Amino acid sequence: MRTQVVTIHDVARAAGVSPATVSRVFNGGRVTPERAQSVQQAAAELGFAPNRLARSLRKQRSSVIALIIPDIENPFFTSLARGVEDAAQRTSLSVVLCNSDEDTDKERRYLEVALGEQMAGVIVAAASQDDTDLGPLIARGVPVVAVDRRPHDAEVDAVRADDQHGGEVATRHLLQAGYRRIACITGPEGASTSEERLAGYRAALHAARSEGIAADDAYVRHADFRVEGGRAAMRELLALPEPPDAVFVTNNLMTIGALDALAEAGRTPPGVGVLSFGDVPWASLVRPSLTAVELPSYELGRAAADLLLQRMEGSAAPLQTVVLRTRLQIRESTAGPVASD
Amino acid sequence: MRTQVVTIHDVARAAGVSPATVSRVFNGGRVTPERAQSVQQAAAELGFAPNRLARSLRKQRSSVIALIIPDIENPFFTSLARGVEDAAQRTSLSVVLCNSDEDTDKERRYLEVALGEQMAGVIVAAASQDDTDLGPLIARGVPVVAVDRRPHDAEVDAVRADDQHGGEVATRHLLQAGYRRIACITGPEGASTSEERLAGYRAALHAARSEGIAADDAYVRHADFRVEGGRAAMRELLALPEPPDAVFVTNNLMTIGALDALAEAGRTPPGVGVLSFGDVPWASLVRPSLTAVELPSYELGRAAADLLLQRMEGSAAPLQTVVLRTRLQIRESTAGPVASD
DNA sequence: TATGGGGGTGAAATCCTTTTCACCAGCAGG
DNA sequence: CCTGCTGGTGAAAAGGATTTCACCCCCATA
Repeated sequence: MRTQVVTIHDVARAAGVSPATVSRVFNGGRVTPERAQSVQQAAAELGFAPNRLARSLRKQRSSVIALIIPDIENPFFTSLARGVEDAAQRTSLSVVLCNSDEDTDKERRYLEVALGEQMAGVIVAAASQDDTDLGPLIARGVPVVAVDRRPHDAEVDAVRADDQHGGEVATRHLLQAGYRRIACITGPEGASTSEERLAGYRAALHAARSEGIAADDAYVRHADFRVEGGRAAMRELLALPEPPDAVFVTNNLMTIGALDALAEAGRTPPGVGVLSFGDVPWASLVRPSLTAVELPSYELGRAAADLLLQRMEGSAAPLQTVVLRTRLQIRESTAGPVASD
Repeated sequence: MRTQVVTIHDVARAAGVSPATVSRVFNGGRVTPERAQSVQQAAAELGFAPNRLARSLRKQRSSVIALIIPDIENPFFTSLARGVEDAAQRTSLSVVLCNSDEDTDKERRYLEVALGEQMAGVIVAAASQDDTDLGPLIARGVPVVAVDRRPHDAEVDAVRADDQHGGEVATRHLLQAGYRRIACITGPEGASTSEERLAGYRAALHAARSEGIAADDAYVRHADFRVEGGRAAMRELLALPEPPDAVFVTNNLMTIGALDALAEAGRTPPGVGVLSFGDVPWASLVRPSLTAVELPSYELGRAAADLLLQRMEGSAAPLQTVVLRTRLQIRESTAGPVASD
């Protein structure tokens, strides 16, 4: 059986010291300069690379953190991932990405890996509010930060956007633009973002009921946060006897699907108003340009990582939830029904 | 100091057997059924989760594989990642993603992590042809597969697309469509995909030199495979005394930048022909629709993972390179200069 | 000249699991 | 009745690092 090419013992022997001293050289213990020197040299000559497993096993903590996201093909999450990476960059930590694919089973497996590999920390955008069990990690004392999505019985720090408020502002904007039959395509039940953006929509419609706006859920559809789901939901809405004249779509990918379905039916914004929660990727290419609730994806990742790092450094501050502001960016797709109807 | 919540010893004690037996229960050794039963039960009651570090340390091999990609924000690579995951899915392996950000330093760090964590295998889309050093991994006997990009002194299995051929077909198509001053925006020098797609372009132009097509590199620009780089390169080309009438862009993101720059200059395809190597994400929203060399991103990941799994099972077949076919998908953006000039 | 203290060092314990090895019991065949 | 297997088991080693602990040396202070 093949074994570790060169271990700390080999270095120790080559440098004429004990393994303990070699370890101290690499971990900032007190060693006389000339000894340190010769250890460094021996290590370099032998091409010594420390066995991180052994190190982590002993230290009860590895030096990688896990970022678990539900959809790696969604630019929102990849941008968030960049934020996490950039924050971790300044430390010696490595970030590994795990794609749960909105699947609680896969997610559970990754959480087990994170636990079993003694990862130093975990940032998770939960696939589900209820089925995501962070208990074992927390029990083990592993720092955990929830990002974007909030697990239900959250005994963890969290970083998220003001989803409900954003949904409300978005819907209000559609009303002000003159749309009257406003639909909402939202994500799966059980995802907090899904629910809260929808709650914002409902609140705005409810507030406008005196103007004869219906606030029942006839125009609400739950889909899957993906392109296909958005397309299917939009088709359904267009097939109604009295189709909506605007749609608030609660994520970027579903907006793409919805736009497809609209094009297919020969309708285009702003004749039918379209408003996306979260910028559509490479929005510059989309004509007409899209009104969207801008989601600070990168900053969410960044903030989550900062919080995690604080905890890893031992901060015992009470649990906190950081809420980042969204901003409505008004463009052509919600110019109002009269403009082109 | 906090220690592992429950170890194999605790389970052993609870079940009245030795640790060795517990291990055998979980690893398919021979154990009498009733003993196995009581071990299972004890483990469940105590909430035993094996320490994967200790296991990997002893086995000299962990059960995760690393996928190192140069740009997590490029949908091509995320789709490739999905392919890898789906293939790994059927085994007990977990995939962790590492984003090297086209930065050989970051990449080196991740390669060190893969080595130090004794990962079971590595799939890498190299940030550079020359500076990516897979030597240590190979020396350690870790299976490695290069995907998409080919490291230069490749002592590894590889899976890639027929880049040169695709580039040639693409350029020929532009010529046939009637374009005469065809530019090429390609990626960084040192990336094999960059070079080979460019080589295809050159070959096609060279073959057409009898028709008075210039085959010097006056219209060639190297950029960074990102949106910004594509935009800048296109601006430069448009500022030439005699700007090109078509452009072959060697990746999807740079195409987006190029389209932006064109729009900014008031030009649109197919007046200026635009052909992308690799589908632009959510191409359905782009008007006019884009001619592209379709790159089987998902299948590349899938094939790479399959190859890696074979090696991990001990296949001693000679090194192989799998080349997947690309396909030119003709759409509106290369309809020809006369059509709208 | 003693005493105390601090810095540097190595032996050995530790982290948790897998795996080797020795052993035992039970059974089949000579 | 003895030999030879085979299947099941536990003790102990192995895997490679970190860290505790005891120790030694040297210098400063009483």
